[in-house]
Amino acid sequence: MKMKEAIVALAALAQDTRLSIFRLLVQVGPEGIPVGQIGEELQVAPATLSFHLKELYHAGLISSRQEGRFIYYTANFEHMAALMTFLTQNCCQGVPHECLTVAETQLRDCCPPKRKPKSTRSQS
Amino acid sequence: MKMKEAIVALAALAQDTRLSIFRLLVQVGPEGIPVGQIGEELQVAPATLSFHLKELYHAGLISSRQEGRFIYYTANFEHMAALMTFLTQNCCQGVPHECLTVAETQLRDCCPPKRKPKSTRSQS
DNA sequence: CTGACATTTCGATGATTATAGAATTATGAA
DNA sequence: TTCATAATTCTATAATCATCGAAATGTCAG
Repeated sequence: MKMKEAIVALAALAQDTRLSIFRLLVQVGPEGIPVGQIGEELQVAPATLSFHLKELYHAGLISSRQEGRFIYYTANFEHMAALMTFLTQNCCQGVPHECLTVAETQLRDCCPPKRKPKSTRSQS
Repeated sequence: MKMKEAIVALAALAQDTRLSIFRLLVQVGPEGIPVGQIGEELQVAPATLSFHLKELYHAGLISSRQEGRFIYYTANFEHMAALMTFLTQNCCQGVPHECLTVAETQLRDCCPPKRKPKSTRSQS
């Protein structure tokens, strides 16, 4: 990821409405939700919502797909991951003990790895 | 970390000059560097630089300490880590297979954990 | 095609932000 | 205290951004 790209992504997230949209989409997952539903959930006017969706889309943070009359928006997990990598990758040149290992540790709280070591379903 | 806090931090980073400053400080490490040196390195006028440092400081992303006539600025690694955690923590509710494990994986490239398992210096 | 609904674009307004010259504050040296 | 240097605050200007009503576009049903 290049500097410009990172700034566009960060700027897209650095806004109340857009961060809410993004987090909502992250929570919803890969299936996504239609625009109207986002607007209802977050109480945002259609025009305003469209403006912000375009911004997030342009930043590569979300994707869209048409389904009937509805347009479903989805969080772009890989781009988000790339952004976080960019923000950490040049860290601790020569001073490995400080660094962002802290971050790495904390990030483990995201998506706790299946707390069911006993019930192993071998099916899909 | 709260929503407002995250937005302030993201907005602080979503700017050419400030992202450059932050990355420079990240590279420099915990020791930090004085303002003048930052301005020289990045070719930014003193007033402009001060403006951006205040912004980053207010966002909790950097710290400062006085040393003689110089003020040293340092990246705030823990706050950065908290921000990244915030951006990922509500991810994949009910859909663990997509998620941001991708991010976690990539983040391992940051600060490779001491590739010298032989030469162990037990001194400071 | 016509009508109904989902979403986007247009346009105008108010608010916030980046920039840097000039003045000010703060620190150390003589 | 006086001078020189480091950094910040003040002030004004130009640029960008968020918001939303109204109009336009796109999609499906009949």
